Amino acid sequence: MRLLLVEDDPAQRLPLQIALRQAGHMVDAVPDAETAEGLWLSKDYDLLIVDWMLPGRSGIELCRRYRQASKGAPVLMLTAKDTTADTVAGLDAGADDYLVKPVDVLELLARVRALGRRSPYWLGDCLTVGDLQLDLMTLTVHYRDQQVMLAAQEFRLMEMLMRQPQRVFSREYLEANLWEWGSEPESNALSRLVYRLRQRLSSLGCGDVITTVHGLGYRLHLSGLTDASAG
Amino acid sequence: MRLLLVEDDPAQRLPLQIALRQAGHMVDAVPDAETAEGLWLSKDYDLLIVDWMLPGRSGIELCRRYRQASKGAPVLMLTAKDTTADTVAGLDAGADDYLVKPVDVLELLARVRALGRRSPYWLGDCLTVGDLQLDLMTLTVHYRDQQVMLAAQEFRLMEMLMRQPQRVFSREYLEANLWEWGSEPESNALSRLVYRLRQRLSSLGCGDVITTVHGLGYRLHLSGLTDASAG
DNA sequence: TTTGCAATGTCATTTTGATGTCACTTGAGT
DNA sequence: ACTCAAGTGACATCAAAATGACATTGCAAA
Repeated sequence: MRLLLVEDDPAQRLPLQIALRQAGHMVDAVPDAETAEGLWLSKDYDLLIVDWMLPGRSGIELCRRYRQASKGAPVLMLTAKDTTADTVAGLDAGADDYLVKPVDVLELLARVRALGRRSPYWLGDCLTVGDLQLDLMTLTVHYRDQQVMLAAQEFRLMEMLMRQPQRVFSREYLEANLWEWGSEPESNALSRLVYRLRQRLSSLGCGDVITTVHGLGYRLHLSGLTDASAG
Repeated sequence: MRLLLVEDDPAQRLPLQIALRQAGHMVDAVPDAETAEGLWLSKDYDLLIVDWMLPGRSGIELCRRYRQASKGAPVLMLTAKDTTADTVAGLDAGADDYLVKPVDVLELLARVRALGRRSPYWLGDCLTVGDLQLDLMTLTVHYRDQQVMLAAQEFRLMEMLMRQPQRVFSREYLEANLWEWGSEPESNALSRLVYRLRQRLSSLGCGDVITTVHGLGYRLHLSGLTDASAG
């Protein structure tokens, strides 16, 4: 999943980031609400993990602004004390869950899994589009009776394409959302990624599942769409 | 979207222009208010991005004159300092939003998206006229139960025609607004563009959606619309 | 720690495809 | 029929994308 972690104390932020990353998530970790807002305006997240106390804008305020921006991802608040008042305030602001600090990493991971399961795109551990099926547990794609294993990145790209099967994803969007903040590639890494994923898929016998839309991006190839070549 | 960027310092103007372009916008980038005014008199923009400090006429003055010209596109000001006085002055002059320099490109792109969504023509991600529907996410046109994908330029032309379905667009207007300032074609590229778009649309089975008005330009031909020019 | 291997990023080069240009044809208006 | 605007076919161009070769990273087994 793509997570946005907002926590001002590096001594708490970094271990969380590392733990979440090791659990297979992409984590953009930032120290304040302002930076967080800049990021969610240009990227999409599956879940926000937000410290209650932040310098500048508070976690509550951040949460409220996130909802005002019509963003739908669940928000998990990290609170210092487990008081009813805090909880109520957080839920009022649009938070979906909270966790008392100091954070138990295992519990955090469990909550992340739980909130992630709310995501409307995954049915159980599988995401199905036409004859294609993506399996979260085994990181494989199935096509009819065949299957291949994907590398982590390839899997993320495939998931992104399958979540909105008709959409044309611009290269800029993909680069922002398939790499963590600050580690975006500076070369044609995306081209290579698409290339490698296509190779994997072609071994399944399903030919051109990923279509290039020249100058605009990539999308899944679905039947029912007249081909864009008429010359 | 069609953007007009007014910034005198090339070292700031060019990177912004490139970033905005990569995000899929058409960007006319000019160094001063006078050039900007010359452009907005003959072209229409979806959004102006204006540096506060400009040689000659200031950004505020530019903004005021733009409003006096009864132009409706939102104006995004780039200010050097985040002072209340500046902000108030800018908003008084008709600016819709402001951004503190040095410009965070990601944030600029987000603001551009946000302001662009105000456009009254798009309902969600779709623009609908009669049986025709243009889909922003998938870059397709739908007609009844069929759809075709369009190339980038074809999509822009189609959007332009559908935003004002009754209007006759002169070739000059289309050439000015479908190409960036300084890169207008020198041949019959517009004819070719119309030709290709018509071919795509004809595969939908809806006949002559784009009508030539000889000597005057082009317009949409809608079934429910009385053809006023027919003799 | 070292070694090996798979995943991924970078550079250089080729290929592709949208779009522009030229040349000519068609057709509308007079 | 004449004239000029628009349509159309063939082709050129150039940026975007694909690809090959290779470097680097990171993890895992020895």
